[in-house]
Amino acid sequence: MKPEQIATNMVFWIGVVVATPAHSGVGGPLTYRSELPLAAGQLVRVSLGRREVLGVVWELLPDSGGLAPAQTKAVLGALEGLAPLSATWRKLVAFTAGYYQRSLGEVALAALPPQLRELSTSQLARRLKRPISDTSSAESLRELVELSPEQAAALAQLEADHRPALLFGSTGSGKTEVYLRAAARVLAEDPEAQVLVMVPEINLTPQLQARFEERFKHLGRERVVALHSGLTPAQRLKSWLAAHAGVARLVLGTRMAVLASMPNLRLIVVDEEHDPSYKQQEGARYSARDLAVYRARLEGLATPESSASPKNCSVILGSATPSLESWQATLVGRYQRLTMHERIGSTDQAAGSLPTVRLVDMNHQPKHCTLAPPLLAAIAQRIARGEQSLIFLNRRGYAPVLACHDCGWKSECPHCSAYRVFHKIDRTLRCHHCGFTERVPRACPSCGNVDIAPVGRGTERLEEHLAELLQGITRPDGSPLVIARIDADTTRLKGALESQLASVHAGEVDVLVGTQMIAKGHDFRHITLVAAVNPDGALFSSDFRAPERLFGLLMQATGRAGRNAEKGAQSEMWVQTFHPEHPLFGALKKHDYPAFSAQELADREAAGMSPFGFSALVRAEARSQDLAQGFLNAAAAAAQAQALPGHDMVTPYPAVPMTIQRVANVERAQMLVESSSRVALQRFLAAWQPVMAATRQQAEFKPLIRWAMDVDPLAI
DNA sequence: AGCACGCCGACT
DNA sequence: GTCGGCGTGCTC
Repeated sequence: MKPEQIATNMVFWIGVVVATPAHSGVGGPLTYRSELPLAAGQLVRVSLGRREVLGVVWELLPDSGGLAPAQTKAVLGALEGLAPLSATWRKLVAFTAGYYQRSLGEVALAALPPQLRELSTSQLARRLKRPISDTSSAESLRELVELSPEQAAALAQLEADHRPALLFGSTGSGKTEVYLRAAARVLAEDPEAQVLVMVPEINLTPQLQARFEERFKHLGRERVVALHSGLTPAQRLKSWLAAHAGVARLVLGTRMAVLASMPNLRLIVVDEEHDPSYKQQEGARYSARDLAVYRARLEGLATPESSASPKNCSVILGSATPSLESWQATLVGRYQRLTMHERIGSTDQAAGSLPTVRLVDMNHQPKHCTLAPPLLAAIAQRIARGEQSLIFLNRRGYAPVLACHDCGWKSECPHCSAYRVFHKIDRTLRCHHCGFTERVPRACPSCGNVDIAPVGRGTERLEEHLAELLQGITRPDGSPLVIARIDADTTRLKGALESQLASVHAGEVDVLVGTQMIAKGHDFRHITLVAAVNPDGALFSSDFRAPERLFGLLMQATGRAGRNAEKGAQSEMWVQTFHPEHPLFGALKKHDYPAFSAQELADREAAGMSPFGFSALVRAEARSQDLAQGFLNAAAAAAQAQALPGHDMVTPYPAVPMTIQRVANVERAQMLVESSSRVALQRFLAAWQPVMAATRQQAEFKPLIRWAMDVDPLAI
């Protein structure tokens, strides 16, 4: 037989993953026929039920696996011209799906740009044809800013030690320059090498992108690309293709970028690694930071595809207030720690020092005052000096609740177990959970009393209140003061945040009121006073990570103040609290993260919580709370009865209502599952998944709306 | 998740 | 008498 005859007679069996969720019963690859040989990692169009979908060739099979010919379908076509996704990428996807209890296809397809699913082969060919002109030039030898001794030491250490690195440096200590130099070194050593830099929020990418583009412009145009959800579908596809083809040398992105195809990845940077937005909060709930560490290790291992000796891939996690997980890893030597204390850009010590932290004991202030008189005086003083102040309040709207003093009516949301927030600006009551919005009633809907009043304060009311309190205060030139507010409500329109920040930078604003969204990344040169108005909630929260987040937020906020070298010494961070003796504030006063973390870690260890213990949450939603809880409890009972693998080392707790029990008329319950062993928990969850699916099939649980697992949840 | 098929109310 | 509501069930 001639070779082509063999080929036409051959049938190849391949396993293809498609975007079906874990609970659909189709968790793994589906078997398809192909007349042509296909390689693992290739993208293919296949027919699934009555539609045509994109799939990834996952494995080549020796036979149909017992399926009758009528039960199988032929692959409709491969996306030509696109290199197969690497074995390393497939391993990363498989790990993610397994660890976070999702289907392979769900994770694999979600990692691809959405436009790829719609593109026909010819359209794709057109996109791929566009050649990238090589516009690279020799790196200019202009001398870069000189590194501080700490920066130089950190870089030397990174070269000598290949363990994951935690770059521990306060705001202004020059972490970004270390990222830039580390990236430059990797890119210069290997002309193919690629670097992935992750940031927590899209807001932060433009500034950082500009900096990276400027530094790496000698590599040529389009070598630095962004990858995040703010891009148009076409831009996202373009960036992804550039990364996949190895054309993009540096990818800057948000958490989704950790699953981007990068065939020559040699360095991953995770900036602000403690940031909660690295944890995906829907679908596959993965931690992009944890996956970054896993991926770096994976990239350094040999794969069957590349016979060449594997190349190392480093990972740098950067933060001024690291997650306790990463900090603990440095204590036990799993990660190396690179410390940078100094603030850059200061010549004398006083100017470079961190702001003074002032705690205001609210027990000794006038009752019900929002801003303590000494704080108010300090703000007024700044205005008179022509300096800016920044006031934090983590609650948007005018007042968190509207109440009737006569009958006790409160502005509850009819669909959720939460109060609707009073927004004075458009006189509405808005539910921040389901979005239900109504005009504010003239009188109490319950008793008709017209005396209904706001209770508590949000940013809107604080802004109004400040305007009253600071009335008559003028700037040095005699002009009236300007108060501005930045929160999710004032930045809803595209570009609004940028323009508002610009007016702050231009010095047009004297007092800036805002939620935590202004604490992140923005470098305000002229702010010399930062105040946290009401941070106490986090001290006694049921959420065990709340103190860590508060400390991080306050440290970050202190970093906002006094970055101007001349004003550094006079900068102040004010914290209003009813608990000035709390150790968290003691550590904050000394800007002492290690002290804070030592104490917090001791608490966590005693309680067997992360990073000393491991947990997962199973959440269920139903029309009734009883059904949601009943389902979880029944599934746990079934697991116990069947003695699932790992059950003897795993503790499931009884199902409880979620903190916000009802959202949009759906009752929500959750069950915590704990173990001192990550492996035992993993084995248990994997075995439990089908048991949960079977429990769901029981008649009494048919009305259940949905259920899902969250492995390594951020909050319990 | 899609997208079927499948049985009960208000319309040309 | 049909169009269409979304309840359950399958996808190689």
